[in-house]
Amino acid sequence: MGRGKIEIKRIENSSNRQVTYSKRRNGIIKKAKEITVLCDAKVSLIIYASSGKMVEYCSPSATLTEILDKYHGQSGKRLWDAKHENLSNEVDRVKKDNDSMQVELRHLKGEDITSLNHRELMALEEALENGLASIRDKQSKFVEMVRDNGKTLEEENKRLTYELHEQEMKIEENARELENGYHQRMGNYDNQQIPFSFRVQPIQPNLQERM
Amino acid sequence: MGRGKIEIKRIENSSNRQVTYSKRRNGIIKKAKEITVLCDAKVSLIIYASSGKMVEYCSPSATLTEILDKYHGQSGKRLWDAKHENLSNEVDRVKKDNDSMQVELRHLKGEDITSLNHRELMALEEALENGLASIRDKQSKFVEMVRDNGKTLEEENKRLTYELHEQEMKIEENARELENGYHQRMGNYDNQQIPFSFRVQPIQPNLQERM
DNA sequence: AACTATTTATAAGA
DNA sequence: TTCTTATAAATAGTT
Repeated sequence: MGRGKIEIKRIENSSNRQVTYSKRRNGIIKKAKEITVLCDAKVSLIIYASSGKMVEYCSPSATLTEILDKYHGQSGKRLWDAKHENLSNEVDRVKKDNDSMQVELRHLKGEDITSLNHRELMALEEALENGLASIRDKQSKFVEMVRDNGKTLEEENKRLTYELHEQEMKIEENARELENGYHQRMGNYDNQQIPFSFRVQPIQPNLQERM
Repeated sequence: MGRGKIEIKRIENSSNRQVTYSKRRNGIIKKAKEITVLCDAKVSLIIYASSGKMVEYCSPSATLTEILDKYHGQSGKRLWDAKHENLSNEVDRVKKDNDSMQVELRHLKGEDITSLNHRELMALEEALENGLASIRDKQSKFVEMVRDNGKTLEEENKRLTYELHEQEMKIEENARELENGYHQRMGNYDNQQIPFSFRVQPIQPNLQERM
């Protein structure tokens, strides 16, 4: 529902994904509240963004603990007692995932590839080429950006140099006037004692910042 | 959203309430599934009808227990005993590893690189280049191997052809002898009835095998 | 359970 | 993030 129909599969563009996430998260929470009120239902809803940030909704008529107690009783799944088992299964599962990702990472880095056959190597090579292409694309955009930034800095520099020059002229003029006016009373007043704060410092935008 | 607008307050007619409940319950579960897929989110959703009947949805990527562990960690609300804490910490730790590997994998595949700075991109690029170099090295070794194998097979083939020829000569000779010896007793004995097992089959090493 | 007229959610664009 | 708006999707009331 929106300007176009979308397929239900992972949104690859990460900022779109983030925007869609927050819209839909709000939508679901709204619906949960509505069904609670309209139909006397009890709802427990916990949502995690992939970033790990969590939001929770729980019907005002019930605490989460209460809902989970009911869950425990009705589902027959022993959420608390068998928790150790569940958790260690979970650990195993996640570790397995971990291992396979580690293998994949190694392969992509060209390590441990002795056991791969030709077809697998071809697939790997293609994946690497795609990755490289996409990184290089990004890199060239970055370089362009830095170049543009350089131009801006150059212009700023010219402007500042000019201003600096102007200021120095004024200072010299002031100094001359002072010398003329106070020479007899004050003795020799040196140019270098003119307050330093008259000088202009060019501002350097922070180039290290992420783009 | 329907034939008429409704106020969000308890539906007094109980059969309407029941119908609306089941429609909306399905709607919410559908939405939960969608956000899971579209946005990489994790969702735990438990809904009770006022009748007490429960339905549950939990992202395939996560068990309810796991989500509750996280909930436990982030909300600070104590849902269960401290003795489980170690395990749930471990799950969190391993999942963290998992997530960072997933990120690394995506980066290597050129996905989600918008947030990377120049230095990080350079490092990525280098890693990809190294990987590619090492894969290509392996590939060329493979090609060499196949070529060598081809040569070996060629030689083997020559040898076998020669042997085959020798065998055929012997068989013919035998046949001639038999014909001469038994012609009168046995009638016409045809060459094609010579036992087939005398033929030699060249052996083909399995080329598909991993190397 | 289907059907639809409407309302609601939301994708894309600013 | 927030607003807008065209369009997709959900659903209230009806059959």
